[in-house]
Amino acid sequence: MSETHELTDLQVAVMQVLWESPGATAQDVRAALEADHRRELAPTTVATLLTRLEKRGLIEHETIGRQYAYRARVSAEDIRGSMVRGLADRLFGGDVAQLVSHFLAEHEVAEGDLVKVREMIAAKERELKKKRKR
Amino acid sequence: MSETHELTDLQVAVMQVLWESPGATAQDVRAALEADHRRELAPTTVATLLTRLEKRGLIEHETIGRQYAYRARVSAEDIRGSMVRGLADRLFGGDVAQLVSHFLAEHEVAEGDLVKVREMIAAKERELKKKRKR
DNA sequence: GTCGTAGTACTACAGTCGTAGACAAAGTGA
DNA sequence: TCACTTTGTCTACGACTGTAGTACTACGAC
Repeated sequence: MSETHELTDLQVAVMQVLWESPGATAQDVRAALEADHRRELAPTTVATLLTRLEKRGLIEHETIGRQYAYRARVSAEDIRGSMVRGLADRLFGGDVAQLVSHFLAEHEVAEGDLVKVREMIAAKERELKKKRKR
Repeated sequence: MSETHELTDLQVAVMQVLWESPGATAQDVRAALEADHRRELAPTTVATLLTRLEKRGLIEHETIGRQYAYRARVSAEDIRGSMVRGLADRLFGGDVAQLVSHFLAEHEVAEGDLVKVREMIAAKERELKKKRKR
């Protein structure tokens, strides 16, 4: 399942809108993009984007009156998954740990984030241990 | 420094060759690509790629005899940094913790990876603490 | 029932990418 | 010296992206 989806900036932004508000119309998407990204696009531009995403099978629409209500056909997790994996492949030969490490090394990471991350790891380790015992 | 560099798959592959062997010629790059990625490109194709990367200021060349010896002008760290950051921004609004969490959730993570990541975090925390004391 | 308006489809255009052929320059061997 | 080979430059082309204008259509207000 889930071939590799590579999306551009703008495409992800559009998908994000649809994940947050399924059934959004072109208008809604346009408004959301403007609000979230200060990106003012002509209505026709947004329509084009949606049409193209639909052609690729990433979203679908349902006709409501004379408007189209769009919704994502692919989950955020799927997209994120394949994009993170893609980047890891390209940059680190598929080693996601290295990607994370890189990220930690490069950025000024807040302490709070570190704590959160550490907790997640602890949880995951417990989970793994449990699985192994079984 | 370091505006955002977004490179495609193939472009990264080319850069990778140059990071590993600075001073590589178009031929060398071509051979390396074929070896590493089983990607057989016409010599002219590789030349085009190199020229375009040079035009973008990512690499430079020096004429040796009648060949060009290319080398990267931007470090692997720089490129990786800006690409990882770009992806994190796009997908997770720049939230590190979420990126890591995603990574933990999506992939069957080997225990070794967890340990590695945990160590990195510990190191990072020590570093932060030290910085704060100063 | 006609007309304006909202909303979609079609068309377009410049930019970039992967791909590569055709052509030019410049050594190399005979 | 001259043909041959190597290597780079120019040009091209189809695909996809961001961007948007124009054309068509179907409701809603009179």
